[in-house]
Amino acid sequence: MKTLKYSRQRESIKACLMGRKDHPTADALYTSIREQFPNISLGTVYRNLNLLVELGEIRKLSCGDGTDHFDYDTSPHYHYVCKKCGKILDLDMEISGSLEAAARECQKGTVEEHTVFFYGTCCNCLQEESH
Amino acid sequence: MKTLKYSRQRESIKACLMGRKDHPTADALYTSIREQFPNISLGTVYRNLNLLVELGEIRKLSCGDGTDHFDYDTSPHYHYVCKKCGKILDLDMEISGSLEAAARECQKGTVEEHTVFFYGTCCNCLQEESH
DNA sequence: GTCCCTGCAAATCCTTTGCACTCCT
DNA sequence: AGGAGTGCAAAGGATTTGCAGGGAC
Repeated sequence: MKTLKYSRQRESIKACLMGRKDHPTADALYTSIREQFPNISLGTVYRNLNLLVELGEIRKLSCGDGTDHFDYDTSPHYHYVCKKCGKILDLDMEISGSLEAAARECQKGTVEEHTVFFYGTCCNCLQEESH
Repeated sequence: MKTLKYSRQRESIKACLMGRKDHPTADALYTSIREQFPNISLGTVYRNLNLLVELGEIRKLSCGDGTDHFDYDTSPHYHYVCKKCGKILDLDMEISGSLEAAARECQKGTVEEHTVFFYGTCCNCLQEESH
């Protein structure tokens, strides 16, 4: 177990991620943080995000668009992904009991976590389409 | 709508994917297919896989390991991902009714599909660990 | 003959890494 | 001082793409 030292950059990354309702990619976060730390490097952003994921302070989301997104909310919840604009939204629906039950009974091995993504066209994009 | 022409390579890719119980990556498929078509190129494999996904004949799985996997089975089902060995297994559990219901009531936009991944350590890896 | 499909290689995109230097503790 | 953290740039891995030639119709 290695000792963790304070770093302004890491705090800024956490704060920045917490302040956002979307689920930014490392690069989006990098762009935001550059306003405060013009010299921060993308490598540092990646390193810290991965560190925070390991520590369990944030979650990494792989929704299938080829880039990883990050979520400050580590509580169990599902996600909605818009296929048009790529936005990821939190779903505030109940965690499915039957899915949890299935996880417990899974014959394939242990189940430590599970992810649920819904895919479709979000309300914003639907409106724009109707023009 | 562009016309589709027959291609031996595409048929071989489909056949190869159908014949496998695992959920191979493009590269794994490429390696397999090379036994039949020593000259096939990785680009062709990618192009055809993407084409088949667009046609709805196969599914692309992004489980978060950084590489895409492909599944010949397009019927709704969930997946189990082993964090140790990376294997993806089909779960033959029932589709959760409550999850389906939630999808229908989703306020964020349309829901065309959804994916569920369970993550843990598979039975094989658990056994090996106990040695 | 036309146009899709292929092999090849280069290009692109995202992410990780090596290194010298800086900043916590 | 010691070692974790940083910026930079190069490396790495996965996927896409441009192009000239080949094959289906």
